[in-house]
Amino acid sequence: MTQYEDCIIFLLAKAYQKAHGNFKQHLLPYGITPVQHLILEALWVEEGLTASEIGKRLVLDNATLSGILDRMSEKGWVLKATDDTDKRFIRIYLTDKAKKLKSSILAERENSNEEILGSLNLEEKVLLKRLLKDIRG
Amino acid sequence: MTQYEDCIIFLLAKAYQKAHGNFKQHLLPYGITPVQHLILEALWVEEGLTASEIGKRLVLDNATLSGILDRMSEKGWVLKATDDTDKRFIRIYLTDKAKKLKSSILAERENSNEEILGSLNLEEKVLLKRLLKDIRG
DNA sequence: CGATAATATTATGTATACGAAAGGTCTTGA
DNA sequence: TCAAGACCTTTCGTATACATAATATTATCG
Repeated sequence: MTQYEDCIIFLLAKAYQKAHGNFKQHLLPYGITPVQHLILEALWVEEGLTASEIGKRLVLDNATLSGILDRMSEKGWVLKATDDTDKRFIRIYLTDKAKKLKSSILAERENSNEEILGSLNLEEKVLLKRLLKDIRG
Repeated sequence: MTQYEDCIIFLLAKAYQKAHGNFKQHLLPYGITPVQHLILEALWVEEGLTASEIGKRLVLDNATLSGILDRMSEKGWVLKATDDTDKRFIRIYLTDKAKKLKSSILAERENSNEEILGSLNLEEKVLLKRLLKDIRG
């Protein structure tokens, strides 16, 4: 029992660290990171979003997204295309690769989620998710 | 209700993001970050720890700690001193500044924790902490 | 119509994180 | 005692994260 455990920031940081590390390993064979998976997730639902729109949905900074989208474009996950009617916008589209690997990547996420929450029963899982949502506000 | 919320990594990331941002603002006047505060916390309990020992207690990578301790040293929070009997070890000591500001910083942490967990009742707070510890394993 | 405001994106600087490699120091076993 | 291994720290490369500033484009108002 350490004194750090009174600090909710510490507990959240370490739980996130653990979960992130787990999912990262699951995604390693695909050459994609947990955050990059979230961008794919957003685009699987609504293709052609702009960086700003993705940022709003995922609560990610535009400056952060700029770099992430660059790397995803280089690795062949997404395509960037300037909007014809308003050149301020750059719309992001999925490549065939991203579409084909959707089910595999979602399966990995399921596995990872179950490993991370493996020590909790169903009630606890539901409760934890609700409490985390409450914190986020 | 978004689809990302099925993903525990997303929920943990966002809750951590929120908590970290809150505490960061509280610590801004002190010129210190949430992670740096944790290093101080470790040293308030046991001064003269090595980087590795701090890393074990806080679950931080040695490579990460190396840079953090450099910055804390530059800003006058800690002192580095090579161990006399075993030159492999570099022991970390607190400066007067770090000792004097202990109570203020801990008070800020209390305030921040309360703000972060403000929407939860006592039972929920205890429960959340337990669930997060369970996840961390 | 033109100056200004608003919006989208990118660049810069700082701060975590972590894997892998490199360098210094000590211990141990043959 | 000397070489091999173990241990501590740092460096490098990559990936988030975010504040701020700079740039480009469009909208709007007088």
